[in-house]
Amino acid sequence: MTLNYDELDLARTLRAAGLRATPQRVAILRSIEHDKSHPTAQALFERLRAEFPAMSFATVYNTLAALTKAGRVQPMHLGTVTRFDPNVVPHHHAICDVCGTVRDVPAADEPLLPASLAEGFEVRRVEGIFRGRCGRCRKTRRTSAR
Amino acid sequence: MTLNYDELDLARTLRAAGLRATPQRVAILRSIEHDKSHPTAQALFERLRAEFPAMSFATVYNTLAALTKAGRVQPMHLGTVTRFDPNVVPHHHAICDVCGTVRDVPAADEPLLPASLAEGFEVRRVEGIFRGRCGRCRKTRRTSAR
DNA sequence: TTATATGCAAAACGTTTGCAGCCAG
DNA sequence: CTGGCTGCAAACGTTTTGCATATAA
Repeated sequence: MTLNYDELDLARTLRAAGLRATPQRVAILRSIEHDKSHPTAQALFERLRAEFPAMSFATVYNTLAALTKAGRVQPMHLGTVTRFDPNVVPHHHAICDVCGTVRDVPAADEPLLPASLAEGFEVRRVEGIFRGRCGRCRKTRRTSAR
Repeated sequence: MTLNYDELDLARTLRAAGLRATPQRVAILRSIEHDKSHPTAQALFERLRAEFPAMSFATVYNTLAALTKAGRVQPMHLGTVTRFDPNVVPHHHAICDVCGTVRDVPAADEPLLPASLAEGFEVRRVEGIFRGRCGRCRKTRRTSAR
């Protein structure tokens, strides 16, 4: 296995997470690292087919599970599918009802907590989901879909 | 089909929603109507087996889809499964990492919107998801699970 | 050298669909 | 009477699993 500079970096990241730097894992991490589209395992698999025609679903799923456990990626269950978010800093999501795109929304400083929560519940993570129409889809006629 | 007073009420509700008041639907609506546990289709199905040994999954799913379209129930995708919430008033959810219970959190007057959203996104629905530990589980040793 | 990861295939899981017959309206 | 609904079973899409083989460290 031959790695270029970037790949050596990715390999280092993987090993730092206690994972073996296999070519498949390096490719998966490289593919999702800066991807703001919240891809599904399927999407990643298809994207990597060209490079690794023999790669199996299982490897993609295993790797994403490993990266999740290592805290390098955050799974989000949206509808029936699991999407993966390389942004592990707490934040919210804006989801377009029309085109389905998911965009990150930085968490403000305010904790986004309604006073009504209370009652002994210890909050560890807060996620806001904002559903509506993105700017692009607002310019079209369509009102909702998918 | 013979209906008692409560069931006549449920039947009326169903017809008002443009749905036929079949015994199965009356039972499903009655079962979920005041259920704060956010049951899955599975859970409802099992709960109704006793009363309708012949009832099929399809009927439960069809009915829940119909009730959703009629605005009597709100589906929520949590983890990989779909739960159904009879509370259709906008509100948030507190989910216990340990026992998995989902409790409704009334939406405060404040819109729960971070300033950072903007950028042309038209927000139609906001849902806050608060993950942590419920009061009951905080009293036990366990820290997380499921 | 060896524990870990891989590819493959099959199974599991929740959900959806097609269809013949049934029954609420 | 008739269209919407039912039960059944099979199909679906996504994810998980078991196992023999390969490979990173």
